[in-house]
Amino acid sequence: MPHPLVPLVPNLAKNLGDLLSQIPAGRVTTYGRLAQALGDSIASRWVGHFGLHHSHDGNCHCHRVVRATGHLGLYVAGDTAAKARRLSKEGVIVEGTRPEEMRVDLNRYEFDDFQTDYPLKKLRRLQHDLAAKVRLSRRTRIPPQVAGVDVSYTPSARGSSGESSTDWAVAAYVLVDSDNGSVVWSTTVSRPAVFPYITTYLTFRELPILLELMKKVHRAGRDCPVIMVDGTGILHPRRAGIASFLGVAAAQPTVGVIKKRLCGRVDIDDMRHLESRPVMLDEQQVGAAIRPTRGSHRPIFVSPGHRVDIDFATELARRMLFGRRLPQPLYEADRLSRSVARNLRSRNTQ
DNA sequence: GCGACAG
DNA sequence: ATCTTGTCGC
Repeated sequence: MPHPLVPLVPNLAKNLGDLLSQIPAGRVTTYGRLAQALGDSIASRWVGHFGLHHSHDGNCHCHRVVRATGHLGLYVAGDTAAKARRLSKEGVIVEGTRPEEMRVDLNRYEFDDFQTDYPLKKLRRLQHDLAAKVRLSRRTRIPPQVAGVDVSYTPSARGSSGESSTDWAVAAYVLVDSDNGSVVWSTTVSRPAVFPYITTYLTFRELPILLELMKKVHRAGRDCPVIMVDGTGILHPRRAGIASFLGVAAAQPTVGVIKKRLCGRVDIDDMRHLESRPVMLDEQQVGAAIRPTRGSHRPIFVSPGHRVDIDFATELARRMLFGRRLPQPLYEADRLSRSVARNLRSRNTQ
C-alpha cells in the first residue's frame, strides 16, 4: 500500500519545462521569476542548475532565461555568445561585446505572465499540516539500540552525447548498540531520485526512499524505539523537517541531526566540549547546538522529529557521539549508504 | 552592504 | 549531496 504522502510529490522538472515553453520569442525571464512561478524563489538556484543540465533540444526555450541583473548567464547548448545569437535572432537587443558583459534590458523584454498552479506552495501547505501533527513527548530512557538513517547519491551518468540521466539514491538504516556504538544490523534500499534538492524541501527528495527503507526494516522485524535522521526536525522555517515527516509517517519517535544550521539563532561562542545551547526561532526554542568533539568548535544541531522533546533529542545525540562529530548511528548510516552508492556508480559506469 | 538556507 | 590533489597537522 503506497503511502499517502508519496503520490503528492510533483514532477518539478516537468513543471519547469512547461513554464519554459510559455516564454514567447522576443521576450526573456529570469531564474528567480521561474522559481517564483514554481512557488518559491528559494528554488532559483535549482532553476539555474536545470538550465545548464536538462535534456535540451532545438525547440527548448532555455536561452530566454537570464540573470536578475539582465546578464545573459550560461547556456546548455554552447557558450554565452551562442545564447546571445539566438536572442538577437528573436529580436532581443543584446548589449555588450565580452560574454560576461552581455546583457538585455529587462524593463523592455521581461516576461512574467506565467500560467501556473505554484507546486511548491502546495508542498509548503503539506509542511504546515505535518507540523500540526508533531508531538513533542517527554522521554528519558535511552533504549538499548538506536537506529540511524541517511541517504547518499550516485552522480548522474552522462552519456557521450551529453544527455543527463537521473541520479540514484541509496538509503541506509543502521542499528547500533547504545552502550558501545557497535553495529548490530543494517540494510539499504536504492531507487532513482526524482525530486531535486531545494533547501527547506529536502523531505520531498528523501522521504519516499526512507519510507521504502522503513518498510523493509519492518518486514525484517528490526524496528527500533528511536530513529536518528540525517536532517532536521522542527528546526525548520515551518517546523517540518524530514525527521518530523518520517516520525509522523512511520508513527515512530525520531530525532533530527544536521551539520549546518538551517535557520534560527544560536550563540555558539566559546562552547565547551559536549555543551549545548538553545536554537531559537521566533521566540521559541526549536532545538540545540552541541559541540561534539574536543578538537573542533564546529557544532552539530539537534531537534525533535516526532514523539520526543528537545531535552531527550539533545541527550540522545550526546550519548551516541562516542567521540565522533556525528552520532554513531548516523556516522555508520552515512558510511554504508555512501559505499553502496559508490559501487552502484562503478557498475553503471562500465 | 546585508544576508547566506538541511542533504 | 557530489566533484576532487595535494597538503597540513596531530
